[in-house]
Amino acid sequence: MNKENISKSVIRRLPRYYRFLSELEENDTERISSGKLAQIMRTTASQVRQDLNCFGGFGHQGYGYSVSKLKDEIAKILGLDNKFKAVLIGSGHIGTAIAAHMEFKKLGFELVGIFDNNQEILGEKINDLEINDEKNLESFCKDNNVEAAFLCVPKSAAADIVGRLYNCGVKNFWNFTHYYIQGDYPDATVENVHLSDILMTLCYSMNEAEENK
Amino acid sequence: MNKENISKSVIRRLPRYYRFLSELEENDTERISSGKLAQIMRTTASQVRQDLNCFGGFGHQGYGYSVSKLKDEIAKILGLDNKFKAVLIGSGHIGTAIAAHMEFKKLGFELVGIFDNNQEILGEKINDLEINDEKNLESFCKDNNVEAAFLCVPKSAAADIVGRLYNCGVKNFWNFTHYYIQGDYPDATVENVHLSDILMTLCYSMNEAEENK
DNA sequence: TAGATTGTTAATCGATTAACAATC
DNA sequence: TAGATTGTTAATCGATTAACAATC
Repeated sequence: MNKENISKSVIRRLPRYYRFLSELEENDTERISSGKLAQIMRTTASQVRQDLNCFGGFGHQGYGYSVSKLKDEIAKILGLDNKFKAVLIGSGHIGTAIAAHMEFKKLGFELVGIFDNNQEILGEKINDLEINDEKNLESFCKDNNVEAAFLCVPKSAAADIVGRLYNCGVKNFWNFTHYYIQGDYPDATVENVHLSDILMTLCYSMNEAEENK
Repeated sequence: MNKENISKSVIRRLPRYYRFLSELEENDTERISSGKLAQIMRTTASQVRQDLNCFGGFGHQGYGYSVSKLKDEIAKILGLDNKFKAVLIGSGHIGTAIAAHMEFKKLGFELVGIFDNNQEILGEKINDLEINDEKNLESFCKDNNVEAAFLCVPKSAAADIVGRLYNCGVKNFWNFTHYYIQGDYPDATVENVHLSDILMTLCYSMNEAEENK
C-alpha cells in the first residue's frame, strides 16, 4: 500500500474506478477482468492493469479482480475512511449547495463548521449546522482541530481568509474561488474547482464542433 | 485561427491564461514576456510560448506580448463571444447555485430556461428566469433553438433527461451528475464536473501528506 | 491440462522543457 | 547596433499502449 511515486494521472482516475466498481457491486457482479472494466470505462485493459498495479497485485491470473475487494482497496488508497474535519467558508449559493449536497462522510471528511460574514444569515442552519460568524474562525479551527477548508467566498475575500486559516494550521483547501492559493502558499494542498474555466472549455469544444461541420 | 489539432491540454490552460491576462489588464500592464507570464502562472516560459504559438504569432520578438491583444485573442479562440442558448435541468442546490452564480454571458452562453419536475417550485424565479415544468422540455428546446444543457438532476433521472435532450438535437452537456453520457452517446460534447471525485483526490493528497510526515 | 487473464517489461506516443537562430 | 525576447526545432520526460511470459 505504501508505494510511492504514484502519478497524479493515476490518482485522478481512482475515483472513477471506485464509482464503476460500486455500480458493479450493486449489480452483484463478483469478479471482473481488466478487459471488461476497460470496456465499461472506455479505456484500455493495459491502463487498468497498469493503474491497479501501482498499489500491488489485487488481481488473480486467469480469474480477474474481485469487485468488492478491489473497491475496498481503492477506498483505502484514497483514504475514504478518514474523517478529516473541515470548515466551509462562505454560504452563498455555491457554499450552501456544497454544504447541503455533498456526502462528506463517504468522501473522507466531516463538515464541522460553516462560516459567513453576512450578519443576517448567522444562526441559520444547513443540514443541522448553524452558520457561524466569520470572526470566530480562528478560535473555532484551533478548538476543533480543523484540517481542511472549503473556500466558497468571493475572490476579493479569499486571500484574507486563506491567510487566516493558514496561520492556524489549516493548509488543505478545496477552492471554488479564482484566488491562486498555490501562488502564495506553495506548500498548501489544494484542489481547485474553477467552474467558469470548465464552462469555457465546453464553449471551445462547441465552437470547434460547429466549425468542423 | 483555424489551426487544427490543438491538444486538449493546451485548451484546458487557455482559461487560466485568460484569467491572469484579465488581471494584468486591470492593473494597466500593457505588455508581458513569456518569462514573466510563466512566473506569475507558475509554469515555464517555454510552455507559454509553445501554447500561444499553436494559434499563431501573437508576440513580438524583443518586446513580448500585448496583454489586451493576447487576452482578446484567447477570448476569440475559446469562442467567448458566442451566445450558445442553454437550459439548466434540476434546480436543486447545485442547479440553483449554477443558475444564480455563473456569469454565462461572459462565458459564451445564454441561459434561456430552467426546468424541474418538482411541482412545488414551478414558477419560482432564479435571476428573472421562471422554473419551468420538465414536461415542457422538448417543446421548449425545439422552439428556442437550445444547443446546450446543464445537467443538475439526480443521477437516477439523468439517463432519461439526456435521452430526451439528445432526441431534440441538444448534444452539448455540462454534466454535474455521475451519469456517464459519453458511454451512451459517444458523439456528444461533454464537460463533466464530478465534485465528489475532486474531493476524494483532496482526501488522497491529505492522507499522503500525513504519511510522509 | 488448456484457457484465461494477470503482472510487468518494452515500444510508442504525446506533452513539456531546453536551446538557439531569427528578428524586433 | 546591442539587448531582449520571440518562434520553432530538438531533447527529454512521462504517460499510455502493446506484448508476452508467468501462473492461477
